[in-house]
Amino acid sequence: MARHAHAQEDKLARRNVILGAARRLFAAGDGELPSVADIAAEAQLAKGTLYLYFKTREEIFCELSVEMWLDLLGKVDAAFRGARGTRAAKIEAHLDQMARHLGDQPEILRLDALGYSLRQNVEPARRYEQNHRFVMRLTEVGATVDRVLRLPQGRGVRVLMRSYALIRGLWQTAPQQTDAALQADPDLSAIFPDFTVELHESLTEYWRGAVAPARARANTAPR
Amino acid sequence: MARHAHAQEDKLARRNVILGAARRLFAAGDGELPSVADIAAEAQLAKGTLYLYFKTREEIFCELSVEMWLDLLGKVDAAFRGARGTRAAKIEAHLDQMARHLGDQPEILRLDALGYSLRQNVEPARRYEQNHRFVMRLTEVGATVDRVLRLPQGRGVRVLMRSYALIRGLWQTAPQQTDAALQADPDLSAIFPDFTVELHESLTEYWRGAVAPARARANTAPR
Amino acid sequence: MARHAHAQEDKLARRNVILGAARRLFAAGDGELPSVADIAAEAQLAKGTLYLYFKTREEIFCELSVEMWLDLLGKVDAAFRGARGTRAAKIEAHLDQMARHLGDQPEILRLDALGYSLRQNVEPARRYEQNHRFVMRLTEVGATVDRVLRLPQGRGVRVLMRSYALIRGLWQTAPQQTDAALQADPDLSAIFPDFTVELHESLTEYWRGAVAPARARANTAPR
Amino acid sequence: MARHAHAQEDKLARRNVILGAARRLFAAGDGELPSVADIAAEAQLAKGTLYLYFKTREEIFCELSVEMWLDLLGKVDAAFRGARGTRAAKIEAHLDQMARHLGDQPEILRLDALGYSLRQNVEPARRYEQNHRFVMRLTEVGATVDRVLRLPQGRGVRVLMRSYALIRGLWQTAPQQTDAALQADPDLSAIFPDFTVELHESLTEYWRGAVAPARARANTAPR
DNA sequence: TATGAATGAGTTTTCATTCAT
DNA sequence: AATGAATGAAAACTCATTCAT
Repeated sequence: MARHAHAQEDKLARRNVILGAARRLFAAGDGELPSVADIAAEAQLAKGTLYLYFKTREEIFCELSVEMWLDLLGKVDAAFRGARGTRAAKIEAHLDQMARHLGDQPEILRLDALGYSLRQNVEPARRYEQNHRFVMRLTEVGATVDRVLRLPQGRGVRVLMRSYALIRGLWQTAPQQTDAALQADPDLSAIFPDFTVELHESLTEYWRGAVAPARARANTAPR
Repeated sequence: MARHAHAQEDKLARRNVILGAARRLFAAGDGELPSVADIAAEAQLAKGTLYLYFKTREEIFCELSVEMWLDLLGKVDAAFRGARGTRAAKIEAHLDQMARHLGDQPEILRLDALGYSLRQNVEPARRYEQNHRFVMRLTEVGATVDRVLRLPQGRGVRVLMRSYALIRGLWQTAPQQTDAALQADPDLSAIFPDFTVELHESLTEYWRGAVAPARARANTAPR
Repeated sequence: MARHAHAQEDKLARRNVILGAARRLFAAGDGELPSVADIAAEAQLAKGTLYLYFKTREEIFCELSVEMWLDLLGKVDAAFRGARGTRAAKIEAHLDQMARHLGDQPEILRLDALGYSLRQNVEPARRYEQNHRFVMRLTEVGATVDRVLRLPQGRGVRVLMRSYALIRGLWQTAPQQTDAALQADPDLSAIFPDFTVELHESLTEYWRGAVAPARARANTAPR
Repeated sequence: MARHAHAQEDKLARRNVILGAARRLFAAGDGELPSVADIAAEAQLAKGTLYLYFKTREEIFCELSVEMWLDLLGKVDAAFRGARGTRAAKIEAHLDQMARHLGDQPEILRLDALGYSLRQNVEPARRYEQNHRFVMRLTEVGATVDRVLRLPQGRGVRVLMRSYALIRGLWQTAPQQTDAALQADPDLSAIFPDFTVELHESLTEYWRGAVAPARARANTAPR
């Protein structure tokens, strides 16, 4: 890349360099947002340069969060499109896909868990824009779900959103790796053995309740 | 209350004065943890005094959080014990009870949403103790659920925990009051109209999937 | 103006564009030096371009300050040249002229009041050059004063310089517009009612002491 | 002094420790305000402690400035009270006293010259209070002047204020020690040879114009 | 026990200036 | 000559916590 990014395309590339650096540091870190100084060093840019591309440190991470969720949505969309078999099988396939993705990139949820403090210090207009992008994509994927599972129009997007709420909540309920004491508590382990397992079971239960098995419908819509 | 709390009972009272002050300030505030100076002023105590009762500021709020969740659990327990009618009716009754409680005291979820940053700076032993208290009570209420709904033993506590994860996640997914722009977004409103409505629907779906209607069983258990 | 100022004349014009922009912004501002970015925008030039014409931001404003003082000196010179009547009447006429000029363009004194911080960050040679230009012109006007008021040679320039010192000091002593509280203080108002009034009275007193009325002299120097 | 200043008296002492440290550093420095860290070190206190006594760094120096001017006013008051001889002799005596004081403590004027930037970042109420203290004292000393010089009531305070304005302005007009180039300019030296000399001459001229020699009055006061 | 004075670590952000284009 | 992207120094202030009284 040129030393000075004058072209629009170079600017985008530089922006991504920053996001990549932020992501690597966060993934490697202890759950706090990396300092701007660290991000700049990792990106091999001056601190001031970061502020040409993002208004605040938090804006970087909000953007990162959105992009990671969009990635996940992409996987979900693909999973549904490629799914075969019964309705339950399709759901199952997508859950597998999603669980794998989250297992590979747990920073999505770790970042997500910063929640409130992450959104602080991002100007409302930007927050709106980011949220809107997510909602739009979610709506698209919801339409895919509707089509693939033959759900009433608009059902998929609601179910997806609630699924993500559940995922988010489960992650925060799970004893974190940094909590040796909690993880060792047998009373807790008894009811929350492992995040991935819990994720799968919870989502299965939720989808079961949200989307009745197709054959039930078949029964009521004979001929 | 005496100027110096020597008796065990006075100490407890003073501790509650602090928790009450912290709660009032948080409920009235903008989502940030109130400062120690503010809590001390509200409690009409000196800053140093707070540290005789709590090791860190966060410890105050973690304790507050646990107590608020325990309150909620108490309500849930009572709701199930007092519920009559079909299994679905009992679940419904408990959901109503819970939604009302959360509507009255939204600070439970607002505080909960601070999540990670809240748990920072509380010594592990204390965190463990607080979590354990919650898990123990959750297990008790889970047993009530098992009994009232005639579920297999140990089922109730899992369902409850997942319900709470869903609640937690939904709250964080909901556009916050402080986000005028988000609340005004029609694309978002279309899929997330209102927290209370969303809460009710989501939990209904989840419980439907997690706990098959009793009559289905009734069918298989003929008399 | 051409896009690229190659001709000496174009360069000078562009330099003046910059000074004009700086002046407008300062006059409209709150007393701080406008940022380079703002000046560039106001001048419709790129930031870097400013640095082709001035070494530092402060250099712009020092230059501006000198030019504004030179303007004032021009007015003073003209006032003396055009003055008629007694010595006192001539002095009075020049004071009126000056007070009017300062009333119209208070930014001279507002800028002047930045004083020390303004001179920081201007290289000594440049500072010298600017100051020298002022001193030379002051000497010229002093000569006019000598001639018009029939003062001993070299007297006028001293009196003028001291007058300017007094003006400068009075401005800084006056409660500024931004100081609502000070302006409302009756104890202060009693002794410093209004800058223009104060300016006029103070200078009158000073000139009276510095330049004895001509008739007194006339008396002692009979023909 | 005790480690913790609980008593009112100790607090005042600590406040003075801070002011003293600030003054020493400023007097020794190059004209910039010393950093808070430096002041704290000089005062052998922690940075935070300074903020228990002053709201901002600038507040420290504004306070210092006022106190130094009050000191000067005290000297002036004493000079007039102790002056003997003709009116002119009394004025002369006070000018000597003042010039000596300013020569000993040039930091009064160096600090004063920061002017605008000094007042920035001090809350209006505080600025008002400081200014008011100065005005009140000035009024007192003005009364002394009235009495000693037998001036019409209220004349002294005006003359004093204008004198200070002149002093202030002269200092800023004088080539500073840090300006080697300016000091070496023969054209400037010709008209501004030395601050102390200039100060004395200018003030003499001003007082001559502001306060007519007593014998003039004697003439009009019949025998 | 209660108090409140003292502590000091910790970090984003701005913006004048430089320099590659 | 003009541009505007890149640079990086610089420092006041807060506030949770401690500790002398």
